[in-house]
Amino acid sequence: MAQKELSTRQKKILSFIGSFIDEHGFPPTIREIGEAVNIASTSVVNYNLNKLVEYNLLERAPEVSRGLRLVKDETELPVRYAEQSNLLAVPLVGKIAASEPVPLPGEDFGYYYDADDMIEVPQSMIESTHREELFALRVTGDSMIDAMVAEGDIIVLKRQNTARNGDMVAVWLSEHGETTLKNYFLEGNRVRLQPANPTMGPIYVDAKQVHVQGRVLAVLRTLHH
Amino acid sequence: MAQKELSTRQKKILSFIGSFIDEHGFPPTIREIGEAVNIASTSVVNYNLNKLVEYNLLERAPEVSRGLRLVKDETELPVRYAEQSNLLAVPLVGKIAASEPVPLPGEDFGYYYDADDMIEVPQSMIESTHREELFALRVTGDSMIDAMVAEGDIIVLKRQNTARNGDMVAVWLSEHGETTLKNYFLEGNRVRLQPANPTMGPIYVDAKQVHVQGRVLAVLRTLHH
DNA sequence: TTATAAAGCGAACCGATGTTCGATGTCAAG
DNA sequence: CTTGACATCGAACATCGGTTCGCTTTATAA
Repeated sequence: MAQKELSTRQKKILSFIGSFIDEHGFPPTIREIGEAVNIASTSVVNYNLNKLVEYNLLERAPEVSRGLRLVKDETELPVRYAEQSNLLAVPLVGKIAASEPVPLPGEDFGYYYDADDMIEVPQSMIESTHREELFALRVTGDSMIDAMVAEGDIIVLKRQNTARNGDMVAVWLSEHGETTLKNYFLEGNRVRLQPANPTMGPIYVDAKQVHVQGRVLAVLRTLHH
Repeated sequence: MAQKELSTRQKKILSFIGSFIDEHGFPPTIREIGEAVNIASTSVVNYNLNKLVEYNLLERAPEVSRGLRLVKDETELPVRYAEQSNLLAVPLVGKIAASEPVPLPGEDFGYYYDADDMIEVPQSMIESTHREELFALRVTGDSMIDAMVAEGDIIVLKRQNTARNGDMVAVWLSEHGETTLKNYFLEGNRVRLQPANPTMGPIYVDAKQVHVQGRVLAVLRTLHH
């Protein structure tokens, strides 16, 4: 059906229509095309436009001025498409520090936040999760070093109160009055909290005082001059 | 300037133009508008179109059929815009390990890569840099722990051979035959390489054997079940 | 009520624009 | 050379479609 033998003129016409629409917001007339592509007669433009319609590269509305429309090529721009696609806007609800409880998103969770308080995360980084359950925290202080998390890092969490073994979670240790980021392992009635840094040892805490605040999905660190 | 007193007709006109363009790919004529909005005279349509131009909601190309264009409203959708906007696709060109040199992007740098080898980064994370100079590496091994970088992390770099003091850079130490991530400080004719982890001390290396491969812009870590 | 401005109407004008058709040129097959 | 498909040209045609202008209607204030 769609032949590959486009003449130079037809290619020119096609690209001219595209850029004309970009520039003006509406398609060109037959005469405007002719002038741009150096075709003397309107009938020749008309002739070639009909060819392009045959090749399925163009649609025409008969008897209508500027009645042109480029057929969108589904097969084009596979990468570009990916580039433009999904960013998640995750609310940055506060800071996380060893000495304080984890701030959690308020009632208006999932609704509107100031743009300033949102951080953008590529959806590809977050395995499919409902965006409503996501929030982010900025790390303050160096106390999370054992979790391989530095001051200024942003961690993206999913709000949840339970954890599976091996999950990295933000927990509040009620007895210590302390927040920490660790890998979670339930062992009998106590919990082993294992730092991400393999050179450091775990701590063991009574399961009753481990309050999971959320599971860590990602850590983002940006460095500036 | 832009008044808020749009008449019912003007609102109808505006929305009709929008949906007409959506449907046809080109703007309607004055008469088509009149028919759709129930205006008897073309002059009235013309009159209202000019009003809309005054209010800065529309642009017209004089003497041109279908010479209409909706003014894009910058103030709308502040958040949505952010959600949809710019993702950078950065080529993931290889792995970084302490024991090997840094792989650098090949000749076709900036051109085409497989989607599989690209990672997506929100433009907002990368202070404005030319995308052509960016590349990414996956960290293997635990040897970068002193840089607060864990196995599996992805680091985004800007290709450059020099560094400013304080920059976190990927360097190749020719004498040691070793790659490392450190903060760079030139002190006389030697370089102090300071680990990101504040509990660890610096190393000092002859400036001549410090080969900067790139500056670290971001570190991304995703955790999975 | 009257004056004034804004909004609407209808018709005429004329350039803009898609369509049609006969004539010409080109090129490869027969 | 002849033939026929293909591309081009030029011109004529009939609408399409933006513009203009005089007039009427509606709304608001004096």
